[in-house]
Amino acid sequence: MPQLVGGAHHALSVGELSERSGVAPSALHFYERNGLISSERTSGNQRRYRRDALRRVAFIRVSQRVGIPLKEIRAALDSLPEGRTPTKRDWSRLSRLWRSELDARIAALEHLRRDLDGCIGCGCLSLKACRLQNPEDTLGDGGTGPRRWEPGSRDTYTGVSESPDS
Amino acid sequence: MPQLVGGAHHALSVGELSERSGVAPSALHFYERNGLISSERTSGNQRRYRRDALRRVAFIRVSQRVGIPLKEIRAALDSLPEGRTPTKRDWSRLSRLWRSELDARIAALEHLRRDLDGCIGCGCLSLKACRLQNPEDTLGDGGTGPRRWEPGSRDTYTGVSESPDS
DNA sequence: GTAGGACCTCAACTAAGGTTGAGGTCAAGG
DNA sequence: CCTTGACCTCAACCTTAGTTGAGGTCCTAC
Repeated sequence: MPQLVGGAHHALSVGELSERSGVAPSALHFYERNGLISSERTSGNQRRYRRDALRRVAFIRVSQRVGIPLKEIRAALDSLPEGRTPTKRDWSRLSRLWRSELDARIAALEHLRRDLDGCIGCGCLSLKACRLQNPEDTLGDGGTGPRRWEPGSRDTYTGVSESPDS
Repeated sequence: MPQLVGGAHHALSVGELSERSGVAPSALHFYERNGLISSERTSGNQRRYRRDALRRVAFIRVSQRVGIPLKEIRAALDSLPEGRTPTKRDWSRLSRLWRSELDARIAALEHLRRDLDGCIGCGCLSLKACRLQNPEDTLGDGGTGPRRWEPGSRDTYTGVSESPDS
């Protein structure tokens, strides 16, 4: 293993960060290009990450599991105090940020489950009440691109379930 | 409104299907190209959808809300009996198909919420126990491409939380 | 002093789920 | 007849989240 001292406490190379975080080097480069993590460079132009990058990457992955897109994760990370290394308190705050997001997602899916159960009963697949009161309530899941309730868009859904057609 | 009779019971043009389903014509074309719906053509080469296409589209949108990718939705739709128009019973069966998928997603998010709560307490962001016992348990959410538990891949995650670094 | 692995950059590609636009057709109303 | 709106095809583009590969550098060990 060349250029790797394995000592206790110093900056991490991209390979080390990759191995310890379980995230591919290409993904780490990608995160860095997009401002989610940062590094200093050695004289030979190689990246060196401070050790708290590990926690940053962990936070990114956890956030992605919650379903947050990278742009929002970046915004959250940008709210960390600059200059000093973030404390556990800081990370706590950020984690708390996603709590409500997570709750909303769970609630949306449970809502959908209730509706689906109704549909399983009658086979109508109308979901009418739900759609009318709650258009596009999945909060950014399901597809890509700038969705998230474009105002003035088509979203009326008056079809299905009037005049049964099977 | 040219070429549209507005009568009670006949095939739907793409515009009608779009309006009644709340799905853009371009998306309907896309679904058709990908075998999720089908149509006959008029003498003038215009699409005419049978009325049960409405239910198909509704099923597609609901499935997407559950988080099922179009390929799997297509597979499910392909399991519908060919030749006859699907009955409510058929749709019931398909809806039931996603029940367990939905349950799994909800369970995964609730699991994550428990872990996150622990992290909020200590700020460690390790999620160690969770990761070790349950690697990649989001079931196809979070990112794109053929993920879903590639065997033999990097997924050990031994980093973070040994030697606390803040 | 040279082999090798780890690293660098940059461009191109992947995948899902569509959207947008150009250029052309169809059909009804004035 | 000719305009107008809905429709057609096909190719190109978009976003997110990365991966892959080519071509070149760094550095450590033999």
